[in-house]
Amino acid sequence: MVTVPRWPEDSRSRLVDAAMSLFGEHGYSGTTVDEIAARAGVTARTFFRHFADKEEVLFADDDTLLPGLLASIAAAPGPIAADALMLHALTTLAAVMQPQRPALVARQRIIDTDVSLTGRELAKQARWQQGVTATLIERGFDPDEAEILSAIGFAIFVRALHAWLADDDGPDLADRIRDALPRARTVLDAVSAR
Amino acid sequence: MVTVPRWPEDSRSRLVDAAMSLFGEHGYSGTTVDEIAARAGVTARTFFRHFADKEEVLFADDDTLLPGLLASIAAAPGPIAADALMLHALTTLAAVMQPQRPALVARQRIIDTDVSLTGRELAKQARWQQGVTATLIERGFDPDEAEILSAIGFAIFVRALHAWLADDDGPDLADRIRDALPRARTVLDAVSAR
DNA sequence: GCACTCATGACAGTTCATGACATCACTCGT
DNA sequence: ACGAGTGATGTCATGAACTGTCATGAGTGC
Repeated sequence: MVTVPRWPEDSRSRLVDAAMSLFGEHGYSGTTVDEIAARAGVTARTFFRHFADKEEVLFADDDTLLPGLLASIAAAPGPIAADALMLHALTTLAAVMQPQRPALVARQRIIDTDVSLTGRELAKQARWQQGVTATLIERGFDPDEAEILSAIGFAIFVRALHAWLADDDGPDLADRIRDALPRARTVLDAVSAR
Repeated sequence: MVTVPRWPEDSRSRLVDAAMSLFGEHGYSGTTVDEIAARAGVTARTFFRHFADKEEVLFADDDTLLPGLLASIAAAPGPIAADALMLHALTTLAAVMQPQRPALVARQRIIDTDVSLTGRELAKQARWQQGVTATLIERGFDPDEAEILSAIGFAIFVRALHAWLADDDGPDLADRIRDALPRARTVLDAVSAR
């Protein structure tokens, strides 16, 4: 019956699954690419054809979310206040991430164990932030203001994201973001008032 | 004769100098640790005794600045508004960095060529931000507010830092930070006003 | 069918990183 | 003085992360 591996059979997703489970069992640095490839039934060379490096297997899926985020900013209707636009974009993103929570929790737990993974995550966030800034500018916002706004928006989003992933029971991600914005506004009012 | 390399002669700083010049000549990834060690007159094994990895040679000095930053926050006199405290701390840090501009420009140029270096820089910034947040909390600020404040402070600082490094002629770093704070406040007022 | 593409395997080679052990100059207590 | 540390370094060996190149074999289109 030789279950002839007739066709690629989606090596890529098998590699992701193998990597996630092995990272969970032996930790990120305790897992070799050879082991991941072996569990996925391919060779290490094939791993590097799908992912530029060992870290990328944890981040490759992220890039599928960015276009949607930018589109939700670009497509938001008519003239709109900056903070309303940001809230709209971030809660839309949150809605996409919500059902993936279990996978995201596992992923975050791995990332938090390794400094270089943390750096990679932050670099990716920085690229997202640049994309958001550019899209805001395209919508006519002042460049400097767009940069500051997206910086604050991401600071709030990341805070809410980490809290959401850490609390097993608690509000949805979108609700956390909705709650965080007025709270941040209160803080900023205090600063502005001097 | 035999100019006996009598003694260590500060291998570490020679390694840093060798690394910086080689990175400038052949780029970061185009330079091997063996080459750096050879130019510094030591072996690669010695390189790794001074620096945990190849990247660290670019970041090791950073850690000498953090204690001063935290001290300037902890030691600022009496009751003080959050934004004034942040301005005080960041301009103090800026004064320390100002004379090192040429070296920092070269370093930044190298970091910007490599994603993993960018990530490492951001991870280091994140650690600094956590330290600032903790120090603000120790001074009695509300934890959530401290986190948001340091996030905004770092966003402003990093913006100013990159602009300062990019403009060969222009205001000092401290002046840029002083100018940026009211500008950010204006933006935030606009958001808060909705 | 026949050429073509594309994912993969196979295999060698480079670089980074680290552990084990030896060496050599200098310091310090006696 | 002198012998036991101490610390920075070198040498050797090894593992793991990549990288280049060529071969193969299944599907695809004409």
